Amino acid sequence: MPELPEVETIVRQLKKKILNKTVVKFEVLDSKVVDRGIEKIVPFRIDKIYRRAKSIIFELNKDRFLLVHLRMTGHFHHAKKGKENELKPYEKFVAAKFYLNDGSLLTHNSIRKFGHVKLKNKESLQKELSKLGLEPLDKEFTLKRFEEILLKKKKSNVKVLLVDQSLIAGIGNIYAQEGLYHAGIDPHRKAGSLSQKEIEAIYRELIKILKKAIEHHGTTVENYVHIEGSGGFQKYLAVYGKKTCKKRHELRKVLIGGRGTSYCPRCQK
DNA sequence: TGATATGTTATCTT
DNA sequence: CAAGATAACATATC
Repeated sequence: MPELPEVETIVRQLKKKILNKTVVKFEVLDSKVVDRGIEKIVPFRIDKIYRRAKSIIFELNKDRFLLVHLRMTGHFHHAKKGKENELKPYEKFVAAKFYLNDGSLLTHNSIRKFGHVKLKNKESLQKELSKLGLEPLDKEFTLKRFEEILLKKKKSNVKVLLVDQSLIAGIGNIYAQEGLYHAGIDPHRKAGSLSQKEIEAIYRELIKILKKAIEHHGTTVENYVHIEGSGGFQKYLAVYGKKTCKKRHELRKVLIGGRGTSYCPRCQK
């Protein structure tokens, strides 16, 4: 599922393919997912593309923005002029089509229709983004800030805190589990029970794993594919979707925060 | 056939 | 009353 590294990968590829181009025609095929209003503002130019948490933001000319959230099963696909048949394998759940001025076509697909493409102005965009917590790869996300977040929620489960978008933005079920494994922390632990050393380990391992995942273009499990195909990080997963850890200990799978959570009872205390 | 997967939000519970 | 827990959303896959 697209979490921070996957969304970052998609943003980088979108930049290469459609930045500074103009959308000359826009088709909404599923108005549950995509704002119909976008059809009415064509043509519009895509001036900037960036990521905030798991959202993709297209900055258009004239104080307009597209806010895209893929949720679990959203994709983008792109085909150059005359190569539209390359999009055939993905045509089943197309929610929107972006026709660009160079003749290429960008499609947005949403299998489970959980995601959205919304038209926003600066004010309403700010309002939505202000709900989000710190970016874990930002300078502002210091060890001190991380400690403060944990201290404020002493009674909460550490894994639940890591995936809470209002505290730290961009981490989902996969990277929270992976980070805790590498830090050697049992996901059941309460934030208030963590020692200084353990907090440091989680902080360090989380950042490390997010950066490494970006280098490998994210993790492809189930539905995530980036524009140019699949990610490569699944090779490096330690616990997500696994039966044993790298020391061949049997993993345990439990529900924490309503989500499946795999961990190694021997390596994680 | 039905249980399971997921991110976010709405709604229920403690 | 607020924080915490769970259900809901839609669909494919096993």
